[in-house]
Amino acid sequence: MDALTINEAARTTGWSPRMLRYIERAGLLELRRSAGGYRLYGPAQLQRLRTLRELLARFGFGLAELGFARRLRSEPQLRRAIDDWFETEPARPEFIAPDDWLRWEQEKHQALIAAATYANQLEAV
Amino acid sequence: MDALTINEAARTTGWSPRMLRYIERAGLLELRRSAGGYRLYGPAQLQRLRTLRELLARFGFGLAELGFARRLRSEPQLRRAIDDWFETEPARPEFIAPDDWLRWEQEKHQALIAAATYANQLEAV
DNA sequence: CCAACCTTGACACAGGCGTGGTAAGGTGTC
DNA sequence: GACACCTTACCACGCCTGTGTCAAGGTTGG
Repeated sequence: MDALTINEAARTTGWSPRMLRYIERAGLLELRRSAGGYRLYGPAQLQRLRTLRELLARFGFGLAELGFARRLRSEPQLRRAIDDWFETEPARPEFIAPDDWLRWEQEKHQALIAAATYANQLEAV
Repeated sequence: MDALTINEAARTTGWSPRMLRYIERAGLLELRRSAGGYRLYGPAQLQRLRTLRELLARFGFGLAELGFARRLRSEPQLRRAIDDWFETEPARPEFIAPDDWLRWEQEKHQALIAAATYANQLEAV
């Protein structure tokens, strides 16, 4: 067997077995399973778990926030809506002055590009 | 008086007075105060509150997430660290058994389709 | 000056997050 | 076939979020 089971992984990453299951359930790590259903941790997963640990500790946020960050990367609409909100101007379609209209179009285009880039990223795997 | 007090603002934005105080405390809205300390809501604030309402309803997240999005915008280190983490995300198990490999390819393909669908949606706006 | 409105602070409570534990049952290996 | 290890499914508990309500006291405007 070339991979670790959950307790071994726990020992080498510093997470508890309980948390390893939790992290998987939160959708932040995909794992191989043995024929009988055992979780199998390979080097890449272990590294990712260690990095995750450092990330959360260093910046003081949680798994939920990381999940939201992932949404931001994968949902251009969401990202744009939030960006708009933070920019004090209410760049909403109905109220756009002629000058701003161009900016609006540009942004829409960037969202398109973002989606395409995402597709490329996946393709490059 | 050129601005609304909290109950008036509540009526025109759909938030409860309680939540208006909460939103301010969460650091998501800055307000002028009267000499005696009353919160004063101007047109910009009211607009911002309405947009906020729509934002949360449409995408189904909370004020905490919005606060985190702000952190992402204002802390480049944080953003970079998270981007790095996600970019190593071909976190699919690298010891893929031949059978699973197909499954993985299928899933990847579905992700691609999802991204493309997104782009079309945007284009249709 | 007075009624209506505002302020902060506190108690309350449901639901989610991050953790731990335990129980009942299946898996892996020697 | 034993025995250690794994699985899922629950109970628990403290903390944070989002929301309401109430109390004690200050502000506003007619």
